[in-house]
Amino acid sequence: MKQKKVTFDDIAKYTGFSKTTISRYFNHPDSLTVENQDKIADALKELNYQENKLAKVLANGQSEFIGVIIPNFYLGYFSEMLNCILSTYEQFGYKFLVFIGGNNRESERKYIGELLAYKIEGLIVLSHTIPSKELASYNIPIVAIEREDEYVNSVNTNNYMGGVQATNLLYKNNCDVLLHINSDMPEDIPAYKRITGFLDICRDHGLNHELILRDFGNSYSETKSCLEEVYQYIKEKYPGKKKGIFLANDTHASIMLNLIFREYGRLPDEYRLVGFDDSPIAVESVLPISTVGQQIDKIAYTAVELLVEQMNERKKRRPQPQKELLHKEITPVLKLRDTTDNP
Amino acid sequence: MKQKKVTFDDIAKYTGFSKTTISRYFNHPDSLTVENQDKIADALKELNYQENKLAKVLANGQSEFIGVIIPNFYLGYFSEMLNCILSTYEQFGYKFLVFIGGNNRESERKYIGELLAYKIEGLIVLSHTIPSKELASYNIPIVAIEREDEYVNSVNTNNYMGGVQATNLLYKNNCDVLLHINSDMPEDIPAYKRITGFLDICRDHGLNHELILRDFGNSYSETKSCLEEVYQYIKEKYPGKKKGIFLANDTHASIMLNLIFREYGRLPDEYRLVGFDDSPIAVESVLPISTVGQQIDKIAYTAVELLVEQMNERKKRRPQPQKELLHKEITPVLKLRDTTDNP
DNA sequence: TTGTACGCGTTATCAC
DNA sequence: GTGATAACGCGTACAA
Repeated sequence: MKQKKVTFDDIAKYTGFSKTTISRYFNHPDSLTVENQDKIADALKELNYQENKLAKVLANGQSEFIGVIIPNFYLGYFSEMLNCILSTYEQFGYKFLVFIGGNNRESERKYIGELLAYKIEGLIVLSHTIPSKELASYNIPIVAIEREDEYVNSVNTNNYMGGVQATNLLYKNNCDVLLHINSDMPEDIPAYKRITGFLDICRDHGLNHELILRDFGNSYSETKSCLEEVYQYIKEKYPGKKKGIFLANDTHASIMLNLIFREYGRLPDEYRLVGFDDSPIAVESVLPISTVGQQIDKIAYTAVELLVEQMNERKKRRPQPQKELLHKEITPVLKLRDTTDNP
Repeated sequence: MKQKKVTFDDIAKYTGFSKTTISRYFNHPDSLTVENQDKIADALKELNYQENKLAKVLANGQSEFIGVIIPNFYLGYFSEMLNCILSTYEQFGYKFLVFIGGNNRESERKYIGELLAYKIEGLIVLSHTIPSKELASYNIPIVAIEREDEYVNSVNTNNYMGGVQATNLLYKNNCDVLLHINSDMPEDIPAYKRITGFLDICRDHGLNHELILRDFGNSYSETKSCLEEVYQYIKEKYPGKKKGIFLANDTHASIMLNLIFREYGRLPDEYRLVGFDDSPIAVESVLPISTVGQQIDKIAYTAVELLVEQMNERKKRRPQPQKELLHKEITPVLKLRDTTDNP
């Protein structure tokens, strides 16, 4: 039934060479005469050879696999990131084995087990259920993206700068009160620095401000109803004031904008909004949303690049264990759009 | 450096059994005495054994890999679909090797080559650059989703019914004129039937209607400017008429809705909109968009299920070649939301 | 420049 | 119930 696959042996017999020479044809073609190269090339066509990378991996230990663990696809941010990660295939040639963590630590452990069984050379982690200390114990190259990263390498947006940028923008918009709406997260999560940035700027300028922390749940509808509550709260607490709102991400910003639009039919002067991420929804919203642009493509590329460096180091005859952890920061870019007054 | 891995050999020596028995412990545990099972189980803990699936694959030929080729992540539809596909891991245990096709036939051929090299057991194709005849020639189980599928199995939304549902809804909304805005696609693409459905219903009821075909490009901005042009066209051609617009997908519907909102601050009685897909944006839009809901989770599940059946067939000692191609259709579900008048 | 022989970690086929 | 041995397809000393 299953047509027997053509192997190096078949090619060897067909051409009269040995398996080794066939192998060399692929890995060190220069060590063959040009004519012999052609002979083999012809044989490959004739026999319709189909390479078997798994056998290769078993022999040389290099799977060219990178594992990826993503928490969910609820925020456009993650699918965008995955998109960018997958796109690095053209640059680096690594294939990606992707798992959706789903905020379940046991599942994620199981997934990591699977990934290790497939001999991944490195791991990119975006979910945050497993502590970085445990991740580090797996003893394979790891890069974390926007999560607690004490014991592993990471690539993050410069969140503090992002918070500062957003807050400064709202400040320059002459708002009467600045509001930052976010989740109540642990301080070791990189995104926490957005809050710090917000608070620092407000205090530096002596601005009237409020930090509003809520649990937004795990679905759009939960998030929406939570933001509706917050919207009412703000409306009642600051009537007539010009409110500059800095939201945790663009999805939140979009929801808030929609609430306002459905009340006013436009964005009144009383509200100014800034989102975070520059995910697709920021542009696709009823009014293009000003946002702190995470350079997702750059983050993804940097993460893979960082991982590849470490993986390459391990392939050397005398690998140097990594001296110190790398925590790269990517500068966010403020995207001035239509939910703020721009210079 | 790289800690030597623990193999069946090590476990065998440690326990005094042979490699074979260790293998059996994993594959036919019942054939061991319970006490021997425990012995081995203990040894696994002691030695901290980490399985190697690649070696397993080489030996038994079953990679548990499914290849996936997706055109892009521009439409939320695809990331949603990928999400649902990846989520079937819990059900079927297959891992997914994902490539972004990017509308480039040569790239996609290269990707398929890679996938074959990794001994994928089956392939799910969402991109449409490679003709199904060529796909079929690779001689591995294939399921296509929403693309030309003459020579391969497929799972599609019942597009005709979707077109009918949308059109009927607009008809019942007492619109003066029904408009369907779509791309000018080949007739062998499943989505073409949405157009057929639209036209059939319009003709059946003798409705005033127009089919507007455009090239919407490959990015949000291109799509947006194209739809702006269409919007102007419609406005001038049908002033004062109640226009029922059936759009190609929710992204288009959202753009159109935003154009209207930015002019009126609301959805005036003059417009009724229906999208397609029920992708996240339909809900996240300024006004929740009525849409023909593709049951993406169901499509993904059905596709994987169909693939698994074929892959299992091939694993039998005497596999039956597939008698006839399967083209499954998933019934769409009309989502009545706020861009139409609903019963 | 080319070939021999063995190893990679697991499964499958016989035996006992 | 258990074990020896030969695959699986390719890489890599080492030798020639």
